[in-house]
Amino acid sequence: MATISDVAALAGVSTATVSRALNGKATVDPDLVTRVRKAADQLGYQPNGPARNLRRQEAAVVALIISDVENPFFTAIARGVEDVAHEVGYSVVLCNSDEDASKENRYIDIAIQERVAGVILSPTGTTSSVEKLAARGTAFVAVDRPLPQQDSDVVLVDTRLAARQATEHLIAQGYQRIGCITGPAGVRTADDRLAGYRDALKAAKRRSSTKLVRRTEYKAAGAHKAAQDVLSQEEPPDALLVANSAMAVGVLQALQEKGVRPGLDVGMVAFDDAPWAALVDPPLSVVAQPAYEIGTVAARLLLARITDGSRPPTTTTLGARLIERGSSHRG
Amino acid sequence: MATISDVAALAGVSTATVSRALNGKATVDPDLVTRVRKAADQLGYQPNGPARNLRRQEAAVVALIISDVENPFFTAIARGVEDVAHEVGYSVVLCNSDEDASKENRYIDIAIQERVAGVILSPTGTTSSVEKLAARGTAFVAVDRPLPQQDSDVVLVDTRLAARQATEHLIAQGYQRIGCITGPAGVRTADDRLAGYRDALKAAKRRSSTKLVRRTEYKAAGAHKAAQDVLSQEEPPDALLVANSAMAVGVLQALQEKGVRPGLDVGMVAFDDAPWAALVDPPLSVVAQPAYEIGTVAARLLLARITDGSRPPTTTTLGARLIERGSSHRG
DNA sequence: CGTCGCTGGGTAATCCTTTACTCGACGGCT
DNA sequence: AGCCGTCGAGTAAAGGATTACCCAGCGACG
Repeated sequence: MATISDVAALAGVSTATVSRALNGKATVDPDLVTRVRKAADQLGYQPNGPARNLRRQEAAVVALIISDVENPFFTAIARGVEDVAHEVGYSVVLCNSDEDASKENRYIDIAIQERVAGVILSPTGTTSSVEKLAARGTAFVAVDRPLPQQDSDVVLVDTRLAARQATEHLIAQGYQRIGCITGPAGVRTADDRLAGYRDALKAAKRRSSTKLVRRTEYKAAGAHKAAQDVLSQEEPPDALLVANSAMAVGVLQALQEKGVRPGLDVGMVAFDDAPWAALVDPPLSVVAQPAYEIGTVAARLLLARITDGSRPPTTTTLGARLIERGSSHRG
Repeated sequence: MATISDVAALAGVSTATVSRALNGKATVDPDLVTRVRKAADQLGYQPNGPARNLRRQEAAVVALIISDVENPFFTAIARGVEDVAHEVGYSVVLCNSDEDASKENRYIDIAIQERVAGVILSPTGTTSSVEKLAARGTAFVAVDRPLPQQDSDVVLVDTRLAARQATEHLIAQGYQRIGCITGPAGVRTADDRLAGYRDALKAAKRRSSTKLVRRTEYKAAGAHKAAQDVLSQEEPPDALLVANSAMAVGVLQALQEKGVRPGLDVGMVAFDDAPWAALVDPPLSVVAQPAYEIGTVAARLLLARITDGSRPPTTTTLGARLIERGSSHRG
């Protein structure tokens, strides 16, 4: 594979000049630049990334560590990050932590080893792995969930408020026994959604019962079981707040199997405005989170931090929007 | 940041020994290994990836270049690739080409520059960028779509046959004017699905009319317009074959807006068994593609090619499965 | 007892770029 | 005319890990 010295030899200049020419430094004679360009093309020269990164002590790459590639919420974030990063010449690599602290940890190690310029991640909760980034001085920003103690840039959604509003909406629609199916304890967004749900019940002077709450993995299968379980009790809920769209799939499936009609028999609001939400019957009421915007904001914060590591940490909280559709309207 | 010589100094050995110890070479005294390990821990030593890759001339990374992170079909592939790659210590980085040849090209350049061990990609069609990989001797395998001339490992789905079977199913159900909404011309899967559709019509001695066919981006928006358009003709189709799940969303939306009931008024089969397919009313008949398996097979082929670059190229064709649900049954 | 072979570990070359430093040449100013 | 400043380009060091090569020491065997 051609190296910079091959190019230098062919163009009849020194490697330093080749480097300067190809990197667009101003101090090179235009004639030489074209000569170097031509030589590089002719040889099919591709700079050696590792060598460059070794010398530069940093790669023009940002790592995005998300907890589930199959979750549209996170892929929308990814798109936001990409769009911003590409504008300024950074590449984005996606890593899938699967909500697993050890995988997250592994990816963080890799990010450090490869000397990426920055990391954006949705932390699984264990603070330890993130501390490494802080210790190395690698720029990072957390999305979707705050970090326990680390003070760094964070981009959040006011999910507690959104959950509260969604629950209040269900109350206003006349549902009496409202249940909640949310993610695992310890996952901040899951906790917050539950808290918002309870806020609403309390404000409405309703007693909240643990019998109406189920916690499970943020996946369809878990939610399916949870819904079956919560609905087959003595006094089942007549409405459900569901914490993400994958779970909504499981819940709707369970309702279908039980022959219970969403909206009429059981009201429902789910988080995340999946593309299919309006297509089910009745259309699903949802809490739409600004996922793409989370990505763009996070990327901009990261870039700012890369250029100035001493910026004071900021917390950005974006709002979510309740979209009322048929599944939360009686009759 | 601690380097290997810091570790060597602290452990009282040479850098060579540290390297050997940390990389698990057999020729190191166990005592020294533990001493080195302890020193490395104490310093929080993380090997410098670029330096290592520079020396090794290769990074233990495989790049996965897909055309749409937001398409569940591709994310399922990603998961398959990851699961296999991780088993043998490779990391996977995801790149989003957006069905755009120039982005694909850019990511391929990056992959070459960073000296990744191999590349898995769903080619956008232009062969040129892939030739670079071949020229460099970087291992790669194509998924979902074959490469025009390059002979390399390929993992495909027999999508033409699947489209034919889906269409035959619609014919058998008594639909008379069957239409097809597929992806852009030139995208192999889109062409194949159309070809399979025509195969079925021809076998049934039906005349196929271009009036019933629409081609557009593989996205909801395009399909939405296409469906509106095809349905508002003089003689609209009474059934549709739709080429992927994002498009299905757009089509269902259009049907809804027109007040046309899927199944009863217009039969429908779509590619990709999205999690929500069974939840719409009526449940959507689909062609389920073995996406996860595509990923695992591709990853295994890639690993084989990384270890032995001279293997003869193979083509693996996986079958798809028609899942009949309500949307393709009259009455 | 001497020598050979083997093993474990150190020395130093190597991977390829970037860039600080240096040097020569040229133009302008006194 | 001589000197200085500037600009462009070359030389060589640095970045950190891996590994080919070499050497010391020890056991075994003749």
